Amino acid sequence: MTDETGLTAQRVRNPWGQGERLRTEILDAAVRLFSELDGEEALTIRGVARAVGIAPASIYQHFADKAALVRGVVEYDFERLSAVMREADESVTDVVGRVRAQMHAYCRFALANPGHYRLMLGNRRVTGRGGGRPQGPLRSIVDAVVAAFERCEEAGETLRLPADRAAVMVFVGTHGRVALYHSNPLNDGADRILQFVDELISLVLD
Amino acid sequence: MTDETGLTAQRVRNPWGQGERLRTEILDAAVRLFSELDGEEALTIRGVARAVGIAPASIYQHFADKAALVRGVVEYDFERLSAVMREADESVTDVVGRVRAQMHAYCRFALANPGHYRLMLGNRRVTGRGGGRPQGPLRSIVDAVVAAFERCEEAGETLRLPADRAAVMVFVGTHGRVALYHSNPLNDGADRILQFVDELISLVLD
DNA sequence: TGTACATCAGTGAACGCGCGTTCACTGATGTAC
DNA sequence: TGTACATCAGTGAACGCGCGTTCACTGATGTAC
Repeated sequence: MTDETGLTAQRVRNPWGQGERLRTEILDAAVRLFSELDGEEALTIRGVARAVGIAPASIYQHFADKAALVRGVVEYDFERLSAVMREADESVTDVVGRVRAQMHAYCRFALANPGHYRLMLGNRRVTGRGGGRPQGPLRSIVDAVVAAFERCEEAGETLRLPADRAAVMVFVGTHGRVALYHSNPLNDGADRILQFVDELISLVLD
Repeated sequence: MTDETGLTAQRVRNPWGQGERLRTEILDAAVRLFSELDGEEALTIRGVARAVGIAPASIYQHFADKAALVRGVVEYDFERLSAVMREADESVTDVVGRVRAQMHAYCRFALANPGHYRLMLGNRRVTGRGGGRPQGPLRSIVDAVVAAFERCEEAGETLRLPADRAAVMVFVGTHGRVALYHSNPLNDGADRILQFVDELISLVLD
């Protein structure tokens, strides 16, 4: 960035055969934009093009239309979220602690990426392909929580609900808490939210 | 509607001194529009004007700008929601049944008015005036649930959490459930949601 | 009873804006002969 | 080694659209004298 003269920096075009790189640059920019101005439809083709430093038309070589771009961002996000939850899960051995770790990771992600979180769980319909089959990427996240609760049962913990219902309960409650925080972050903080989640988890145990 | 010729019906202008009536007409149309096409920013000045049958400019005699219109809709909605919850509460005598009745009314409203629900609890910040004081209209709704739980305690029911925490837990969980339904109404129905709420309520009791 | 004027409800036409998308193009790099 | 051509990454300019908002206006109904 030595030629940063206050004017827009010139982008160097990718070498021959490396055109696919731009796809990643576009996705990264879209992700970054979403983190900054978290508004739902703040994501625009033109805005992303501006952020990358390319012409709006260039985006259409990599994404069929705006919807495809958004789908790309959502996919990317669900992978990130799954990853942090998996890592959190694996970093603890205590069987109840792992449930907590998973959900704490979930909250941290949601709080750090409000725009993305809204995009992932907000208005969009995440319908899975085919008739009434399971569902989208949400499903696999909930499944991870179910698995964590099943491990609790196997370890001798008694649940006040079947493991799958307990997982849904905790997941849904956490989502509610986070969503309310996003829409109304008054007298609220990350710690209060984690506290809520712990309270919720201990409600299904015992 | 005898002159419905397939063309736009002519609106009769309000009589002298009755200009305020249009304000209500505008609000009603905005509310109706929100119920039909529930998308977040589906509400447009021009769309409302079209629905009422007036010129877009006419709206500015009653609402300073688009934000004021939206604020008007939100206020109206919170009054409707409070009303149905109050009615539900008063229609039952059993002290736990009243909690359930309130929350069921809440769910019914949310399911019947997805667009409105999202507007009320969605992206908007519902910040109250003044520093860190209570908060907006959400507060008084939660307070009603708190009161219902306090009546439970007074009647001898034992709660697993203090009444206010129990109310928050139930409210937040219900919100989460409804929000997820709105974003992903797969293999889901009103009855499943009410079932979830009952499960949640019985989790804080006992 | 008539008339000049004020007040009211509501409008038509225009403004500037940013959007998603299309299309024919440019210029650099590779390949065939 | 030269040259004609294909392939690639990316662009500039334009399209039509619907939006929020403004401003000077119209025409009906009331009021003062």
